[in-house]
Amino acid sequence: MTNKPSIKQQMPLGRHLAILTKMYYGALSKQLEHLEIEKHYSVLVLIENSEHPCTQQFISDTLKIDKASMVSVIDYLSGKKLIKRTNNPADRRAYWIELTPKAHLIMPELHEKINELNKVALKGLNKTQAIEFNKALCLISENLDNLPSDRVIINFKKVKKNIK
Amino acid sequence: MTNKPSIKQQMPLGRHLAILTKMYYGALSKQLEHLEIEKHYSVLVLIENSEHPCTQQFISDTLKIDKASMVSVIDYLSGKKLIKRTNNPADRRAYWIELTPKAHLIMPELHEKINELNKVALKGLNKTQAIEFNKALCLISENLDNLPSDRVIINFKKVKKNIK
DNA sequence: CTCGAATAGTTTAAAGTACAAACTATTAAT
DNA sequence: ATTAATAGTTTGTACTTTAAACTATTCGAG
Repeated sequence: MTNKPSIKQQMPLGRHLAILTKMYYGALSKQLEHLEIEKHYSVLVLIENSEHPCTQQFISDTLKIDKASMVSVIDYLSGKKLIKRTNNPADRRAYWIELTPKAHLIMPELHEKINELNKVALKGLNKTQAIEFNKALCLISENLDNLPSDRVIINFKKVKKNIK
Repeated sequence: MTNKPSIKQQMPLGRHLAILTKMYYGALSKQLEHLEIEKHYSVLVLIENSEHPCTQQFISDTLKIDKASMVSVIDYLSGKKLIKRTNNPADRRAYWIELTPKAHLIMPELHEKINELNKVALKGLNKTQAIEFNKALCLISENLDNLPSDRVIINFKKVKKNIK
């Protein structure tokens, strides 16, 4: 057999983030199975927390989901009757995205499930450490925000195998 | 106009991780533009750091890339002459994946670029905080590792738009 | 006022990505 | 010796992201 991991300390930051993201969403989708809202819970949470009506553009900017994809997400959540588009009388190009009564009904359960998962995920960190961790996430987020960046393109297929 | 973000403090953990991952890889792919190894740098780093020869299975397990995708990754990096498969005489089902001399040549540059980016990303955290942050990532990773999880399925398309 | 630029949102097409399932070859286990 | 398990591969399907072109509307400089 090969050696067993525990190389986590040396795991490159980018890959570490990718793995955590994947594991977190995997666990969450299990938790939220019956709600079938998968990773789009963050859209609902954003709308709920926002003091002002949200446009798709705003959600797009905040959650860093590009606006073409945003259309699909909004369509999906609309189809599940969790949000609705209402016209913004002041700007007929834009919609206001609002939670439906049905969404308001399930939000408490949603929060509960998320809190449960976070409790498991952050087990071993005390309150202070958890806050510090969150602050670090915010800080890194800001640091990276203004950096020039490209779309990540892999394109395995262009180079075919040649060594076996 | 809509309100401007800065809701980061309230950003749900999962989405926060997803955003960071995306931003980090975006920035990194810019840094590593000319190397064209995109996000697969972590495979090279893993092989370099590993004391024992790596099999695809081991890389797969460690980096949480499923083994079908692993084949593409290995093919790609092979095609770029950065790694090669060598036969494991003790088990003819398995390969040992090794860095080529070409890869050893570029590794210093790769580390340099990654360190540069990490320095930018972690700006504002002192050494202790950076270490604490990394520990937290490892801890969360372990906490989530043994959790039941599902594949994240979104499937926008099944529910078509009905409210506009 | 008005014409050109910018913006909100949509659609399409192309490419990237993940994963289950079936497959080969080989090794382990009873 | 047969059966189960493992390393790796292939294929097909479905999910996801993005660029680019598009409509409708609003903004803004002259």
